[in-house]
Amino acid sequence: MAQVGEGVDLETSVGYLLKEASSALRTAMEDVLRPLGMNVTRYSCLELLAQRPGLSSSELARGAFVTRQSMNVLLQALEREGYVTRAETATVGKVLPTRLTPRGRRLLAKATVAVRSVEVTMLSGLSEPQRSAAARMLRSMVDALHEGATTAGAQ
Amino acid sequence: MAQVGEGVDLETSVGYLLKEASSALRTAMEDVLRPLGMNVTRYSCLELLAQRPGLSSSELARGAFVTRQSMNVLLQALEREGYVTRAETATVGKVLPTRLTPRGRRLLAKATVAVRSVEVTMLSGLSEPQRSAAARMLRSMVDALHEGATTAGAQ
DNA sequence: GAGGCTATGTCAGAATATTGACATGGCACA
DNA sequence: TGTGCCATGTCAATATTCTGACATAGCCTC
Repeated sequence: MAQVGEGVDLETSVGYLLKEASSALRTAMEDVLRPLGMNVTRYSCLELLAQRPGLSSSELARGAFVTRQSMNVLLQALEREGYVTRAETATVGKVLPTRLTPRGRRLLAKATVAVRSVEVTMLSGLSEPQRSAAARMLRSMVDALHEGATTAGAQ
Repeated sequence: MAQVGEGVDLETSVGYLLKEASSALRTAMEDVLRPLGMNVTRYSCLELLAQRPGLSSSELARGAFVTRQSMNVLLQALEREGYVTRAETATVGKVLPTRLTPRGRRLLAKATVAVRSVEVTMLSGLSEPQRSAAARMLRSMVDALHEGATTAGAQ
């Protein structure tokens, strides 16, 4: 059983380090995106749309790790500001495909430069094999957590 | 320079994977903590207090990666519910040291069991050397980001 | 001792995200 | 056909966190 008053050693816990790294990355990204009038969620949304045009609001939400309700208000703002366009009528189901406007692509180009510099900084202490290893391990953690959630939910 | 319309490959980007892993970990932790009336930030606060009794609100905020204002509201709630106690008067400066109550320790013990199971699940696909390597790489990323922020801010 | 600097605690307002709920459109299946 | 099920878009209410601002306490330097 758990030892009361002992707990987890936060200094060496992979979970704590993961949270710390994610927090540091988010802060660094917010800092470079703020001058562009952007934040991390907005950038993620634009980046997703650049790679996969026509994504729905729900799909964008999953890709940016927010709820579809949050993504909806974000998309409304981006559309109001002229960075994206949404189809008025659904082609299939209730899905309203979204696309970048030229203006959105220009904004994304600037943001990408800023964000890429942050990632370069973050990885500056790691060799190429280490970066690949880090990516594999993170993928393993994600998959294990998803696996654990589904099996626990199916009990 | 950045290629407009190309951007970052999200599938293999360490930054994106880091965000994905952190999001999955957070969700999994919230799921196991909710039945206990807890969330991740509350758990982090209690865990920090268990390891280092007498921490101030600002120090707890830094350890839990939130602002000191957010930690303040959280501490008020935890104190109201009898999980922590804060000194009424500052012993040094304006610092009001905080400590766990026996009730807080009991709650933390339950939460620690739940959280530990999540971390075990997350690391289930990695060997012990891989876990150590993951911890080292995450630490390297955190340090590099902090280093980059200070040098960029001091320009 | 005076002044500058930093850190802490706190208040107020705004931004952001979440949960809960509902109607609707496709899909599988009997 | 029609029934159950799931996903999507959307509205409303709530919760959480952040930014900005202020006063105060300690520290350092002169």
